[in-house]
Amino acid sequence: MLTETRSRIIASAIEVFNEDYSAPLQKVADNAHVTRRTLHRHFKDRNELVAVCEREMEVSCKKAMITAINSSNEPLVQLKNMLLAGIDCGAKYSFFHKLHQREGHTHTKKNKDCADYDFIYNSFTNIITALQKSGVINEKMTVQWIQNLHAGIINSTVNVSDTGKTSKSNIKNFAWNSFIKGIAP
Amino acid sequence: MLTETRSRIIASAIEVFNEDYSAPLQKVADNAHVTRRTLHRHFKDRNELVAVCEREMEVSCKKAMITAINSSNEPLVQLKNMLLAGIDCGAKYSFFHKLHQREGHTHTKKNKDCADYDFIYNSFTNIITALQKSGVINEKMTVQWIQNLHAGIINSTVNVSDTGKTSKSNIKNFAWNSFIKGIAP
DNA sequence: ACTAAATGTCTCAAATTTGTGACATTTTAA
DNA sequence: TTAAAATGTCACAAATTTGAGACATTTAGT
Repeated sequence: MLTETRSRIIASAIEVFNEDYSAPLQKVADNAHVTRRTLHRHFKDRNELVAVCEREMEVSCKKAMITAINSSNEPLVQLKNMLLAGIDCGAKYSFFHKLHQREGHTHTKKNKDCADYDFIYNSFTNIITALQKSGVINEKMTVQWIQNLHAGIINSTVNVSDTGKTSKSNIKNFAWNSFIKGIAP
Repeated sequence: MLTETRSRIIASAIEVFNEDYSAPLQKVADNAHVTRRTLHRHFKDRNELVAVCEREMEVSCKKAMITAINSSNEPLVQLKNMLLAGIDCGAKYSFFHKLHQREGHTHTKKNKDCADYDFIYNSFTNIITALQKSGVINEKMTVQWIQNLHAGIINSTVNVSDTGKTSKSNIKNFAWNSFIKGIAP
């Protein structure tokens, strides 16, 4: 079966489930411009689709974030690239973040996905701490708040993009500006 | 029937529907610590519950926002109070904002709710424009971005509050700091 | 143009969600 | 304490969603 259709369905499902986790599959199918029958040919059932979406998010967000972390030794550059990577991932990143924050989601180190998420989170924490020490970031703000702001700003860019009234590169500029100035001392 | 139960169900529904619009009513009932049977005694059907939630959001968010707007003639004070009011409304405000942004939601001036939302939005725009002219806010940023950032930061506070690791007043400080510095020139 | 792969259409049974009746239990207020 | 109000429990039909079979139509590659 066509990989293109498959990935279109996955992208559609991530978009839809991101803001309506229990949405009927018809909605996902419509959004992907396929019939529900085609959707079911690609994915055995709802659970499989959800699982594949989660995998896709894990893999691609993780990859983007780790690339960003490895892009430099400069914490400020790393932080900026993590934000831009999140924006590029779009709804995928919003969902990814939500998923690991959800209550009921038991974070275990045995779960490889959680371990990877923790690695990213810890890297983020180290970057923030380093920048706080060097006086680039407000020391009074908690890492928790900064991480939520980070995810919140990425989410805002997803919403602005949906309306399509502002260009992608403008959005990225605004986002980075608002973020870094928003956490400055 | 007890008003207390009724409003608990409404609050629960707003919370649940905010992040999962198609969630089964069982989930709402559980969240409100009542049986589904009780939920149905208070609300004829799903549509009625959703409608009541929307009304509740409209009324209470609108009230809070208009109070904030009228709290001062100083644009900066107005802006701050609008943010704090949004934070106090919590999930209610997130949902309220989403609702009026949704594609498919036809914004007509005939619909009183939309007219009121437009009034709030226009006031927000005027405040931003005034602050841009007086050099308090970055003139390059679009009102659309600033409005999304505003909603995004409010949403971040909802997520942080859920974890309960940071105090409410700290959250408000962080939020206002991040917001106003994030849009500074 | 032809063939195979992919998707669409229509249909239907199974599973889930929804809404309600009947009656038991708990809560509230006099 | 007692009667009424509110909620819980169980059971059940209606509505919706889900998943899959059978066959028609479209699309892609040769």
